[in-house]
Amino acid sequence: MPELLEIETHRVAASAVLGRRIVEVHTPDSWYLKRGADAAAITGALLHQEVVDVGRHGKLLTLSVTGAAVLGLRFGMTGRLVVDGHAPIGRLEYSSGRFDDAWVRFSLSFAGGGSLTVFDQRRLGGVELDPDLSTLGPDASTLTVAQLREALGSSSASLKAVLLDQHRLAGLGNLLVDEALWRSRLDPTRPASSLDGGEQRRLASTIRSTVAELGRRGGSHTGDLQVARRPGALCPRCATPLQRRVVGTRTTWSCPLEQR
DNA sequence: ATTGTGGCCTGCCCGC
DNA sequence: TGCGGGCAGGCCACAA
Repeated sequence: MPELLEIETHRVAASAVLGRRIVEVHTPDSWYLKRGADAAAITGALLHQEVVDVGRHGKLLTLSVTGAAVLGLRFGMTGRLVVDGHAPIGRLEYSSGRFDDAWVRFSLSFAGGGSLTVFDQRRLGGVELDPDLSTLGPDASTLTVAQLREALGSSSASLKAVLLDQHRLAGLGNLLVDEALWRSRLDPTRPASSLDGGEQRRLASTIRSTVAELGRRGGSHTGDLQVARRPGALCPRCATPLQRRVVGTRTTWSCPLEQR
């Protein structure tokens, strides 16, 4: 699903299971278990253990348990979390508002009641054991100029493709990148290495403020550009017709006049 | 190593 | 109403 903001919402909700002991591990969809993990390995690592930490790294949600195992949860585009029967995010763009039992891909039950369940109709997310966090770039919510400069590097790829690359910068998805570039007045197709020092500072600062503001508004879909993402849309600032292109394999909206 | 492409899955919406 | 095509906020394995 979701981008950093939605996963952060999930992290807060999942914190409710801190300190609880896992009494059942439900893996109805073996396809959902990634990186060589199977039901036996995951059950063996989690059963009878207590949850000691709930964390987020970019779009990855992690549950650490006693016995040192770490469970990594990825939500793809349509995965949603339900904690103790409550969904922190009821519906997503491009995802049904329903929670069909057939879409349960993974679930934990806890001593004394309560559960943590992943619903994912399209099965684009997944669950893994001991995820390698070293492959993820710095988290976009706390991005510094130095980190952005490092992420952009000398890359000839488009600015947008680099910002979407979780190995370079973790947490941004298609909507947040479009919003941040629009607010920064930068063209998504610019080579990543072409930004000068001033543009790098402006972009790093804008990424942080965009994440913070859209977080307060309620999610990645609440951006000013996002609400305009439809045929015939005009730039919310200057009323120029917005441009719709495919950049970095993703549908991209931008203002052809302001974003340079 | 870096960059770009295709594919994975399924449901929804639009136009005919 | 029914159907087909296009679309989707992610990510991985591959090819060049």
